[in-house]
Amino acid sequence: MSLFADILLPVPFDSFTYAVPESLQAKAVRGCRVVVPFGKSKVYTGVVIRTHSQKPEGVEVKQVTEVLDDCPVVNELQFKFWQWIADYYICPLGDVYKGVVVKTTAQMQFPSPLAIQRGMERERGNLSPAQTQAYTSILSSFETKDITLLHGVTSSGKTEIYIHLINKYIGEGKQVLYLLPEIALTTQITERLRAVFGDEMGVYHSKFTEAQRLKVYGRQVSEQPYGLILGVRSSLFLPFRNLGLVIVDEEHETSYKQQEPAPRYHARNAAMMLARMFGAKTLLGTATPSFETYHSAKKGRYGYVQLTQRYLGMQLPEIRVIDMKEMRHKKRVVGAFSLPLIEEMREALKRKEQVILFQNRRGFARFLECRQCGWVPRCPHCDVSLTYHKTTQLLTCHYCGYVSRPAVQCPNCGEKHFTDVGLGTEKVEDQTMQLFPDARVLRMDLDTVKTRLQCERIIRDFSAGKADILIGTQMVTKGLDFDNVGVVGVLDANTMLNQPDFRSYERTFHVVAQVAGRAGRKNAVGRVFLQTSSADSDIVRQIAANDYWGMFFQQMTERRDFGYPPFTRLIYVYLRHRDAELLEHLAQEMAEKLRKVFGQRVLGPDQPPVSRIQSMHIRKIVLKLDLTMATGKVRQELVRIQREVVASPVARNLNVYYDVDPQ
DNA sequence: AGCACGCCGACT
DNA sequence: GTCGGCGTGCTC
Repeated sequence: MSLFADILLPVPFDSFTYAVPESLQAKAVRGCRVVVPFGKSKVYTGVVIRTHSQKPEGVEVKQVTEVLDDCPVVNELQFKFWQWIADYYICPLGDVYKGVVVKTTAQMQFPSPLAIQRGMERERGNLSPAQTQAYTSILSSFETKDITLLHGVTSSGKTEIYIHLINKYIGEGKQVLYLLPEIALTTQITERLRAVFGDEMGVYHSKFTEAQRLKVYGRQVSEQPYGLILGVRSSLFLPFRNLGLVIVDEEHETSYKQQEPAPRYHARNAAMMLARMFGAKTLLGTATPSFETYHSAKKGRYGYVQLTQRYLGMQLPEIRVIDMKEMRHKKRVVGAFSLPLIEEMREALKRKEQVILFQNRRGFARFLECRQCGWVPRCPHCDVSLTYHKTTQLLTCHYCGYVSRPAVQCPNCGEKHFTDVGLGTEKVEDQTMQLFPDARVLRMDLDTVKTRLQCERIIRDFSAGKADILIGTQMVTKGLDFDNVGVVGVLDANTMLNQPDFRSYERTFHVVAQVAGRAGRKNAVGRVFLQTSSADSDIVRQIAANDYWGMFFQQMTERRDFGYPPFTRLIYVYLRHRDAELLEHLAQEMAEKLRKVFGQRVLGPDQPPVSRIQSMHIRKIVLKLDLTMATGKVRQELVRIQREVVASPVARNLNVYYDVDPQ
């Protein structure tokens, strides 16, 4: 009898049907990996979704080459979870599969039971009274709520509480997934957890080699899976047998949302769904909750546990606002630095304390500008100006990677001099070295930290006191524990506050709170300097006073008035095409069709801030949906309308994709 | 998304 | 005369 198998492949489609040769029919079972030919010359590893006897019509059916596994390596709950991601985030199942480990053709390595040491004596990493109380509150909250928010100030010792919880769940024979937003974080926490959980813990992130990831996957499907997985967002796709608890640390971090490529999923929200499928509990931990989470906690949908005391008597840093308008007026500014900040840095360095400077833009200058006619070098493929990097003496496009040498002469007027506009970490580094020629300076941004090892090295060197000043982007804010930082400088809060995005105030609050948390030493108060030209605005006052509640209340009023999350659900519809005019026409047509169904909940089409990337023009349609609308119905309508638009011959090269719950 | 095929410019 | 630029179309 002829047998066919629907195979999931790492390409943006749902599945492809292959014929299964007689010799493989017994092995080709749902959940097993297979090797198949694809296209003219490619060979892929796919996963059997189902087997059947219906021959697909109108296409030539190819044959499965090989079945790699004797028993399934993808379990039913994984299939269910992957499908949920594809449905909710509106993308083909193949896009979800792309993020999963098993696509390699390598044989899975199952660990020998002898190599696994079980039930090692775990130390008891003792809780303070405040921590004990939080721990018991979390447990009692879990009795009635599936999701609980642990709201604890920086250095309140959340990790110890996590360790106790993990211990409890593992002791009951359950698995735990501990999610972290960034690779940078893993080093310090990995060491800490490794000391407690040893071989029972598997570490997983996307920068690992295929072989390392396959090893973790192999043990997860073996008879003795890990009790604890510590990983970044893609670890959600690992197989679990009896997941009991998911911890999402730093739940407010926007990097939990995958931006590019599809699936554009939010790991925190997806984690809650995964936990629900297992009947497991979710603990969301943060010092500054996301509005979505805090809102749900206040409404009683999530449990809420607070930790207000800092660990080991560490005091919260004091944030001082520096009015840059006034400073400039009084000529008390040198480059990016106000005189008070320079003075404090000097004092701190004299006391042998360290300094962190935060500027959320890499490169030297945002762009170069002809001094005479104002001409600015722009990317030929994207709708952006090129960023100047002084180290490499190159102009680069941060969207497509285009690189060019700065022109000696302005092509417009022939002038030979250019002004560098805007402040990047390289310029900060330059000016710091001029102001403090004796200080040892480290810079940490995407340009100096390309690999995990470079990242670990900078953190290690700074921790060990091998440098006095650390300059960096977002990267320096991520939960790193340094114990000798006397001063933190936020050089320009306005770049962040002025982002054209409804979340920019919330996000700035998170980032400043996070970087401020790096300041502080045992028995001494760290000082944070916030340079801004909107010193008298409410948001700056709230940030400086660490007034989360005030910020939340005020911003939530605006979100409600203007119909933004968490009062609505957003879906961005992106359309891309090489031809700008045709794109505009198609985007209008799509918006019209959407309006027929969703009325004035449809906004646009508009040009996004960067309206052309890699020679592709982009239009964006915004859907602001009521929370009561069924997401499944909405998705069906969107897919139907997309099919209608794409069906027309003029639209054949149109690319449509969605960003559900955009960050 | 890849990857091959195909049709027009600067090289030996 | 060809090498190679990237626009276009297909993938069971």
